[in-house]
Amino acid sequence: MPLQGLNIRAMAAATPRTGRSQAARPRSGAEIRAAFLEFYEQRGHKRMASASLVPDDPTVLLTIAGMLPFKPVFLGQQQRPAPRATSSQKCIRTNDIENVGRTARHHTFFEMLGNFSFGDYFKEQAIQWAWELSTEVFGLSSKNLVVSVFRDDDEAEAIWRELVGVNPKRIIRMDEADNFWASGPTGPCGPCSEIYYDFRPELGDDGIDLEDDSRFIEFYNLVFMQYNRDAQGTLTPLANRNIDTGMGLERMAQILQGVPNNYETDLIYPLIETAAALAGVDYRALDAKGQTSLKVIGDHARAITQLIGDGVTASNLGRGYILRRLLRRVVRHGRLLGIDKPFLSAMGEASIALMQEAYPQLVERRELILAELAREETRFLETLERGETLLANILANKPRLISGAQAFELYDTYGFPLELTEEIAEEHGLTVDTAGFEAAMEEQRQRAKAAAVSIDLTLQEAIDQVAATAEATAFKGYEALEHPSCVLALVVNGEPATQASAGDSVQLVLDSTPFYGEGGGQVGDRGVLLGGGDQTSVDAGVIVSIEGVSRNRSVFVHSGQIERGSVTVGDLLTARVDASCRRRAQANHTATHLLQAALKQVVDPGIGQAGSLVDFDRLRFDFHCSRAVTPAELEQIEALINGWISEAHGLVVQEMAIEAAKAAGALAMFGEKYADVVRVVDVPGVSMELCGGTHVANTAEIGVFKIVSESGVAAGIRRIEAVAGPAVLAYLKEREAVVKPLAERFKAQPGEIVERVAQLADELKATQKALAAARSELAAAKASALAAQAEAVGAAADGAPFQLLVARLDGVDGAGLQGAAQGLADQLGEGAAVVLGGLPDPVDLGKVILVAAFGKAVIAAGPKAGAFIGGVAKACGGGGGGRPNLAQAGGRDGGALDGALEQAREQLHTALSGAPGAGQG
RNA sequence: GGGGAAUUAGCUCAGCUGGUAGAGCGCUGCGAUCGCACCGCAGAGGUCAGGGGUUCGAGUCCCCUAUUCUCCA
Repeated sequence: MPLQGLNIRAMAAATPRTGRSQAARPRSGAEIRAAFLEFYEQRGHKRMASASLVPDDPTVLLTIAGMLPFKPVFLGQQQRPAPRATSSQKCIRTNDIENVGRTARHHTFFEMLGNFSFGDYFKEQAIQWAWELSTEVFGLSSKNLVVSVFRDDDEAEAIWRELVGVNPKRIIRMDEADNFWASGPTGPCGPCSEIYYDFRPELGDDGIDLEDDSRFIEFYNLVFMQYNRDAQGTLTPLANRNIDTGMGLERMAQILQGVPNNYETDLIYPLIETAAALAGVDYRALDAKGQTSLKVIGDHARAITQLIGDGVTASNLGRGYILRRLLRRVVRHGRLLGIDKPFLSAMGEASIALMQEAYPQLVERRELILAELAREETRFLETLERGETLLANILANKPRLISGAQAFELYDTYGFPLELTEEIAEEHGLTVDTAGFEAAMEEQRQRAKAAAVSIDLTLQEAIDQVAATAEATAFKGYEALEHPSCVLALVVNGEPATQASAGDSVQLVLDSTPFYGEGGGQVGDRGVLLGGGDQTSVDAGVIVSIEGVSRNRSVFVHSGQIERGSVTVGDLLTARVDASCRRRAQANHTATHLLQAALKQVVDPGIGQAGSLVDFDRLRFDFHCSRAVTPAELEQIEALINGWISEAHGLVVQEMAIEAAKAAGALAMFGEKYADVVRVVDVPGVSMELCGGTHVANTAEIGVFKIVSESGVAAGIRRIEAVAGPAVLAYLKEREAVVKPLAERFKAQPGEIVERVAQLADELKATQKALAAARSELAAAKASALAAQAEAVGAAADGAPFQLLVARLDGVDGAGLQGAAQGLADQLGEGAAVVLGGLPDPVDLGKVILVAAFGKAVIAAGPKAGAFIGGVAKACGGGGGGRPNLAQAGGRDGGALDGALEQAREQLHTALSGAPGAGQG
């Protein structure tokens, strides 16, 4: 049952701040979002859907700002989608994670409302609309608003003052740190202007301090991108000036709903209620610490649900690690609140329910999200349990305090949170050396940082630079395998260059290319570039072998080596793809499509792709499936695919609008981003997928398809590896190379090998056992015969004589000899001093084994087996040791054995006759 | 990308500074019982992840590989 107490609707309705005509004002999060987008849509902006939290840009882990999806547009690397755009973009930031729940408005997951101008309208228009939206649509009173402008931006100030009519005292100038935006050390940048909400306008207009976040909250940031900064730091005006703005949805919700912090808005509060109900607590009745925990859970629950929804899975690196950390924080705070059973699925369900209207794909991925949450939670509980055991071990030693090193080891190696260590230590009346912990943590940070610098960035950097400036490469490889191409840029050994000569390892950018660039799971083509004189034959003056082609943004990078001649930027070369490699890749790629279709047909229509690799000699297909595919199903799949192959379906490949493709039923990958016009690969009646890869013209070209293995790769994800086309032959050859020699070796038909090997293994095991038994029996027999040779020497403390036995016993291994010695010693009683030596191996006459077994009385009298046998072994060119009662040694000088044994006998004889106990009794 | 750990019986794990691989649970058989659960006794079950090295001798020390966990970036 949901908690009583806060009722958002009631609270918001009771809020008088925004004044007039409450009825029409947006209030709920959804209304605010809709109002913002509508406002700008009405003003000519193209409404853009929120991009994935996983960005295209490989240099950032997550979408951290509303403008990130438009960064390539601002940087001039991509065509603008429209002159103006508006979006509500989901974002994740974790740099201030410790503040979440403690302050009023720190989030990991948040939504950024934005309006963007790409070389279209600028400062004046942006400012006016921002003001109009804030006051007219959201109904904020100008008395409650304060704006900031950049220190030097007189233009902006003039607009605010004169065009908008803001009280000059409520226009505050700020420095670079707050009001100047740049995406990096170089590139487009410009001043900002922000709008703040003033919760206490009655304090007046004098001495306004916008840093005071108990009074002010910044809710709208306008960036005026008007300069380009070069490497020297010089600013030059941009020809096309841009506008980039952001309004925090949660912040506006807080203002309009009149709640004291973002967490109590309708965007998050229902999750707090869910968590409170699970913990059986009342949010309003809790102390600050408890409320913080609920806020953290509410905030993080949204973040982890959305992250998994965008295809992130928990792992120990990159964004997967961010997910894991967030998720574990939720569990920890849940425990702090007293939730002692798994509850993440419940939080996930509540998060999906809360956000499904704005993000319908959460519903599509519901099962996956819940499964991932449950899986990770279980894993974390295991981690905690292990950590608790380890900590209990530490505490069992009754230490005075838990050292920083111990706490750090628990954390670093076993993932056990410091807070929990502290908590448990406290229960035992101990403290934790947190300073030592921090020191160890800092050391670890420095180590990681130092290592990060040493990465060789140069190669990648050079290519990045080249790719950023080069025109998109025209791909001709669908139609042709050979094409004349002009060299646009060169990188030699990681350095940009204008020329490269024989022997150089190079990366080339061409204006157009028939080479497929690695992407969509398919490997890049191999082949050659020919130039100079006769460009049609391998006798060409210039030969560059291409070993791989990758894509950097829309530029294809050909990597290879110059075999002959030299290449200069501007050269016209003939690019020729290795047709045989390409054919193999094509066969594997089309086969991958057939495999997916077959899986859907045989196993589950709901199967979705989770990853794919198309290489020249194999293919790998990962897919979402909760159970293993049975051998019978695999056979069925193979048969189905080989049937489609023999039916010789002609492929139909065409480009069409994305909507048309989806309407036609083409399979698109979840979370994948597609352009407006997509390529559809259709095997009529069998499979239809959006795909940019290269394919056979007819399924018959594939020839044959064979599954090599089926395995699990992660919970809920299975992997099938297979081969198709010419690669099958290579696979068969490989197998034959194993089977043939085996068949010959075992003189068996290939079909009989398995049984034969199993039989041999059983026989071998039985033989080994029998041999070991026989050996120990033999050793025992030989040993008991030796018992009679024992020599009574001196007298022990109890008056009985010591029983000295030094003998040679060959052909017995170490364990046997030890067993024999122990047996003899037991037989001879507490006064037994048994030393056995022998050559275990009739072939290797150098190897010596020595064993000593001493009874209690002997040890009491002085001689210890370990030290004694070591001395004896020295005479045989070896060493040894062991416990006082039983020891083993070895040596390499078999010839010296008899002498050594004789010496040992004498030494023991002397030691035992003169033993302290000898005279007594 | 850089650290720290783990991998031993079907499962959960002990195994100290190198010296004959163990426990609990599970399994099999026997006993006890009218029968079951419980109990008692006995037994089977191991390439100590794989490969190299050091050593007379490696589960144990060193290096490499694989897989998994974990922290930092």
